Amino acid sequence: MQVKKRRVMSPKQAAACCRPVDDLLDPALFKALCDPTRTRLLGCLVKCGRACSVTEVAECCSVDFSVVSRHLALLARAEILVARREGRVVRYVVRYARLGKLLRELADAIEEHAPTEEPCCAGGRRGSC
Amino acid sequence: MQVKKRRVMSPKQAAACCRPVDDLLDPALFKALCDPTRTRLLGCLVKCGRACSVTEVAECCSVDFSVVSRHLALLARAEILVARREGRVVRYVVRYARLGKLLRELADAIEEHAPTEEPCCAGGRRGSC
DNA sequence: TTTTCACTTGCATGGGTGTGCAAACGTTAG
DNA sequence: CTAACGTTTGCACACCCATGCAAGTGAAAA
Repeated sequence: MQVKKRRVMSPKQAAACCRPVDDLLDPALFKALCDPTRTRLLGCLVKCGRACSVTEVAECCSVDFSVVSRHLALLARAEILVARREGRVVRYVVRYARLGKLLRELADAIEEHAPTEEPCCAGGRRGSC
Repeated sequence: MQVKKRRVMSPKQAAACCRPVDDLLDPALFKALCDPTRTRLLGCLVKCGRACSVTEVAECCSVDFSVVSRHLALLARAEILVARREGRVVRYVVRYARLGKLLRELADAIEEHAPTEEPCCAGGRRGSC
């Protein structure tokens, strides 16, 4: 059985390689998800499974309309939601595929670097471990 | 072929059900990941694949030692890293399995709610859509 | 056109937090 | 013991941002 090669390196060396992890570990995405009000609104939208107006979503939370509007706009800017105008109503929908893909790819990328041996320093040279 | 039943509901109704999504959509986790410096440090640790001292990790970034120390402690508190003392050196390791599991479960939970038909309102009653 | 409705934006406020410096802490070496 | 090392913590500063209110925008109804 072919075992994947894995270089043992310092954090500084690691910083300069393996782009995929860095690209997926995007602080901008997490910044959009780090606020409790925002995750609550997003949770409602996710579970709702359809396009919802700002007014509808605002019923989930005890904050001001304007706050909900701002949060939804921010989530849309982060490409987590999409906004669609229908007359004077704006409906937001979750980008299920995109969000799922991003999170899954990140999970994969992280686990890909997990050490195979339990003791993380097995077989390493003194200098690098 | 058996198709999974999916309720069509308002965001407010959605807020009161489907716990798994809410539990996984935890703002505390994302709060730990929303800072650029922190994601950079985490990225280095992830790619490094072994336990690293604070000093080592600090070489990845142009910020002060104390800042790195604080960031790593915060990531450990968020259960993204684990700290281990070795003499006067403190080494941090990524909790690969936990992090991967969390992200993958979240991805699953989100995609589970994605509407199956492309138009999200197909077949819905007027009041709920 | 005027009014109403759904939403967005400007403004001010308060709280949280990332940062650097310096001091303190705990551990090991001399 | 003292000294050196690696790390943490206290403090001060600056900046960002979530919030609420009020005013503004744009579209549909009257």
